[in-house]
This record gives sequence, C-alpha cells and structure tokens, in this order.
Amino acid sequence: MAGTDAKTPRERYRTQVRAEIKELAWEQIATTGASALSLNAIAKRMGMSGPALYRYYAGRDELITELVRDAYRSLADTLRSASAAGADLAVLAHTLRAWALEDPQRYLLIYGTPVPGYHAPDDITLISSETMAILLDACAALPSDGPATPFDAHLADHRDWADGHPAPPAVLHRALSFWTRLHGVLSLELAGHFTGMGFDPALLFAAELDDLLTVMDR
Amino acid sequence: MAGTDAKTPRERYRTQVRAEIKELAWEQIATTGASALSLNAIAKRMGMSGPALYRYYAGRDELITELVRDAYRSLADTLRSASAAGADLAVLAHTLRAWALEDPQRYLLIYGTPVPGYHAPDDITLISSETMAILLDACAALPSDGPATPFDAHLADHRDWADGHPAPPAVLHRALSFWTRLHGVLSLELAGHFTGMGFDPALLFAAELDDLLTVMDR
DNA sequence: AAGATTCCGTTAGAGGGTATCACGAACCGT
DNA sequence: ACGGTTCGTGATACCCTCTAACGGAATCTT
Repeated sequence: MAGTDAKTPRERYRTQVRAEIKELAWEQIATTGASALSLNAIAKRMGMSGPALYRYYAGRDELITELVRDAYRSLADTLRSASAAGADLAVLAHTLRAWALEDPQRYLLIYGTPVPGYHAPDDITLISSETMAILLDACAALPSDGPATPFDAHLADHRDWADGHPAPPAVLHRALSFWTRLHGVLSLELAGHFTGMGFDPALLFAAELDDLLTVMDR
Repeated sequence: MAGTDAKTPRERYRTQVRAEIKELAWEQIATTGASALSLNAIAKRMGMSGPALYRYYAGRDELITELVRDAYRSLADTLRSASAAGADLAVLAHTLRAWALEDPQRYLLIYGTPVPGYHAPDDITLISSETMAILLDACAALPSDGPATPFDAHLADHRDWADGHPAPPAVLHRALSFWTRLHGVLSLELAGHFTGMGFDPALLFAAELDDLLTVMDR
C-alpha cells in the first residue's frame, strides 16, 4: 500500500472512504453474490444516502471492476509469495484452493460466469498474466521429457499469451492443463455441485492434482 | 412432448403462452446473460404489459427454475441419444462441447456461478443424476485395470450419488474426472478466458480429452 | 341460450435499484 | 477571513419485481 497515504487531508479522506466502500462491497458480495451488489445498500450501511457514493465511484461497474482488479491482484500476490517461499506445483495448487475457499465469491468474481457485455480493462489482463507467469515458472521447474503432442505443436505457433516466457511448448501445455483442471474441480466445488454427493471435494482435488503431477513427470 | 396438447382450449392457450415466454427468455438470456433476465422486457416484446406474465409464472425465480430444468433436460437428452447411438466417451465429450457452444449461456445457467441463496428443486437434482448415469455407463465400458488410488477407496464408502449404479469405485472416479476436467476447459472457454491468448480452444479440449482417455486406458 | 364462474390483461402503486442534477454546507489553502 | 473545491443531500427520471383491484372475455353449467 504505497500510495494510500496521500499528501492532502482531502485525498486521505477520499481514499479511506473508497476503501471502506470496497470493504462493505466485499462483505455484501460474500453473502449475496456479485450480481446482487447494491450501491444503495452500501451507502445506507455507511450512514449516507445513495447518490453520495457516486463521488467515489463512477457507478456500479467501476466498483465491480475495482473488486475484480483487487481479486486478481490478491491471487497473483498469494501465488507469488508462495512461489517465492519455494512452493512447487503441488503446494501452489493447494495455495490456490485455499485462496479460493477463503472467499468463494472472490474466486467466482474472476472465474465465474461473466456478464456478456462487460470487457475488462487492459491492466487487469496484465495482472492475470502475472499469475500465468508464476505458473509457467513452476511448470518449467519439472523435467520435460514427454512426447510432443499435436497441441504442443499448435502452441509452438500460438504462444503470444506466454508473453516472452522462454518455456518450451510442452511447459505451456502443462500450465494450461494445471489451470483448467484445477479450475474444473474448484469451480464445481464452489458452485456447490458436489454438495449432496457425499464424497469429500478435498480428496477429489488431491486426486486430480496427483494425476496431474504424475502425468507431468513422465 | 406428451402433455403439451391439453384438453381444454384454455390450457392449450396457457401452455402455448408459457412456451412463448420461455422462448423469449432464452433469447434474452443468450444475449444479456441470465442475471439480466427481465420479465418486464419479455412482456413488452410480447405486446403486453408487465404484470400479465405473473398469470403464467409466479415470478422471476420460477421462470429461471424452469429454464434451468429445461437446460438439464436438454443436456441429458442430448447425451442419452448420443449414447444410444453408440457413442463412446470421446464422442460423448465432443457432444457435450457442441451442446455447450450451441448456447453458452445455457451451459453457464447450469454450471456457472450460482446465486448464493437459491436452491434447486429436487426434480432438477434427479435430471442431473440422469446425466451422471449416462456418464457412468460410458465409463464402465472401458477396461478397469488401473491401480486403486486413495480417492477410489474413499469413493467406495461415499457412492450414494451413483444412485445404485453397479460401477466399481475406479469407474466412479473416471466419471468424476471426465466431468471436472471437461468442465474446466469448457467453462474457461465459454467465459472468454482464452480469448486473446491466441491458441485454439478446440485443440486444448481435444488434448485434455486425449490425456483423459489415455490415462483411463492404462 | 342465459347465467355464473373462471381466467386474462390492464392500470395503479409499493418498494428497491442505478444514475444525474442542482443546491447548501463543510472544508482547505491562501 | 475569504473563495474555490469538494461533499452529502433531496428531487427526479427511469429501470426492475411483484401485489392488488378492476373490467372484459372466454368457458362452464344449468
């Protein structure tokens, strides 16, 4: 939080109110979901009347965009600090799951159903590519002696998203598989599709991760 | 559609209007997403004023529930007819993907972000278990000579969701993997998380499916 | 065929949401 | 102390869901 404490008291107050709005927004989102986020309700909880919030956020969309940005940032930071502490892919996976379970709606805000019209600003895409870079690094740490698949060949020519990362196509493929598979288990768990089925989602996650790692090691 | 044509003209009219409402609802959902579905907008497109729709649906929730039901039913029917035509797991997977791409919002209506408060009626859970049964059948068709994993052992004691299906735990595990992995790729594709990355989502899907099948075959 | 009943669609209205606008008040730097 | 900036407010327009009361049409009953 480098730029939080501003020079003038006015700006101090402003950023503090913006932070309080976001905090209440997260609270509300955690219980009612992002689609039911209401500026009005936040304003009333802050003791002021509706339109006042428009001094701080141009509208609902801008607030949600800010929340999405923070969510991406939080995920990237969490994974990076784990990675910096020497986490391998397995630890990274459990870090991801812990982050998701900590606030399911925050995960779903990023990876859940998007609003058809909405398009995220460029800086958000940038933060999300940070996460991808961390993943690529972790995937590159494994030995890569598997057979090249057709999709690997395709990736050799379509690797713009790797953003200059020097990993070979097989590593890119690994990172994608890591992402999509863990998201598959996680999102279904968070969406409640496993409730009532009886088994422990954590064990399914572990099994998927295990399978993922043994395949990568061959 | 056995009960569609009712006896009395009144019921005929009623069911026809209900169908028209649903049709417009699907149109609207396809473009604006489920969260933005508006009874008012549907009514105006039908040339009548808002509250009239409440003669046909008790409210927005009931309409959406009906849409969810129809979506589950459509998926189950699609997979069953494919299965009846002799489709193996690979064909089933591509059938699933085709069904999802045909109307992304329909897929997301089922497997996307849920509204925290909402709980689906029991009959919907039943239809979804039909889909699971089809999957289990297809998974049981493969030879099962892999090593038993810890999760397999867990499934042996937590298999209520299989609803009496005589498949061994390893097959249950396969079905779950099939479901979660394909959902992982599909949902990210439908949510647009691959746009701008450059590669072809269809190839990633194919690669994931290939990996899934070779692992299952061992 | 005529009356009774049921059902349909309308308007009116409560309550909540987003968002804009103009106005008074508080604040801050000068 | 003064003047410009910023803040919070109420009023307003326009969405939405949903309920209630009313007139009219279609259906059922006798």
